[in-house]
Amino acid sequence: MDIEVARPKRRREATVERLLDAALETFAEQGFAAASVEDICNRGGFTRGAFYSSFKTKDELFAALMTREVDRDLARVAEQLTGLSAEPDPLAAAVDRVLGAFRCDRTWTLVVTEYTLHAARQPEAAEVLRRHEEQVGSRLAELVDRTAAEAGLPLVLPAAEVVGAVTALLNGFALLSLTADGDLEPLRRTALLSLVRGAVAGQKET
Amino acid sequence: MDIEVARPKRRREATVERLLDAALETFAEQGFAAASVEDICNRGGFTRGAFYSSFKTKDELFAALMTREVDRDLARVAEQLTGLSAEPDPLAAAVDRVLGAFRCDRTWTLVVTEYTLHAARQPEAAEVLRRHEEQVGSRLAELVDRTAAEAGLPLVLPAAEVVGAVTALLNGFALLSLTADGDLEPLRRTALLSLVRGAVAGQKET
DNA sequence: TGTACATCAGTGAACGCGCGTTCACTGATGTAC
DNA sequence: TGTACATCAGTGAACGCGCGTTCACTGATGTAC
Repeated sequence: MDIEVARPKRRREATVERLLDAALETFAEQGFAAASVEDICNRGGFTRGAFYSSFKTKDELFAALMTREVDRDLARVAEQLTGLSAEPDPLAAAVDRVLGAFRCDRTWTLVVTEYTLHAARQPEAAEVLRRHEEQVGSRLAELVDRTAAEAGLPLVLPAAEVVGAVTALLNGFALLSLTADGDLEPLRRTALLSLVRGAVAGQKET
Repeated sequence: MDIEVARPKRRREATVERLLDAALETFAEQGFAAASVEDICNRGGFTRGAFYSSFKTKDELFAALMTREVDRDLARVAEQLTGLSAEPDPLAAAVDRVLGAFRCDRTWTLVVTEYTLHAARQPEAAEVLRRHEEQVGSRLAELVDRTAAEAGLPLVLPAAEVVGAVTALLNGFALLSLTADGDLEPLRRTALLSLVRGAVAGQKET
């Protein structure tokens, strides 16, 4: 009774995975609106019919793709941020850890940005983004609190606000890197350090 | 000899302006790829033929739109940043000035972000963005230098790097605001202040 | 093990709409005399 | 001022392609006995 359901289910799941993989690449290359269902299916090795037996619309596929990616990303971030060994410069170490955990490869930046635009116009699509920001944010907030405690530096801002600023900064760099010609990596690190230093060491705002 | 050319030229120019106005709104509402030439023309009060007597393709229209907007923006920024009165807190004053000069209304954020994605895939389209960043950036760099001098605070980073970081931060907030539900304005100011304080007051990076 | 039957994931042809693009035209605006 | 003519910005019908979506089907995978 388990078997006759489980096998076909497995197969469908594998098909969905391949379609999502193909969609990620295709959306990155061409953009969501410009990518045709056929392009996606070809890349995944299917015909269009396969698509419509798993998804009702292209929008639904996009939502499913983001849900999958965002969940994976959260798992990865959580893993990268757990454990905090004693460091000579805990602040810089925390910054590097955040930089390492923040997903900002080109493919992802293109797709998540496009989805953000999509979500700006379709409010129900924004939910998955907000949930992701919240969850990643709370992991980062923990790190901020622990680091501040370890470094013996008092935060002049709530950790959640530091995290919001850090997220904005890193998203901004990701966007910039799409069209910049030089290497932004050194500046990115410097900027993040400056921001964090300003947040732990600054005076109360005027 | 001037007149028989000038009059029709004027009219064409006015048509182009109306089409660009219409395109800005239409792209913001629907996105570039999803916006049809007919949508744009309807909004501008034209038929589709009018479009094709001024532009060869939708891509060309997008480039023309960005060129116009970016030039306007530069003029506005330049105006807002000139003159620096002596302030009790020059740092905070400079931050507020930058916040006031930085265009980040919803329409603009949607369109410029979409164009960034477009430019990420079509390198020749990125030129107008880079030129804009350069020009606005050099205005901001002047402000940073003047402010640091007036405040008597030594910069630990080159002004150009501070500007790069500031730009990334503000772009990040603009993007975030597309899908955020709360008001990001207070955090935006706090974050920018922190970043700038970290850049003038921090130690050399480790 | 072997045969008949059931399921259903994925196929691929077909449909039709909407869009980008073209182009012969029209009528408003101006010139020439 | 009035008439004949020229220009050309913008019109709107027409074309045809590509795409999203549908659906009758097939054949691989499994069950029943």
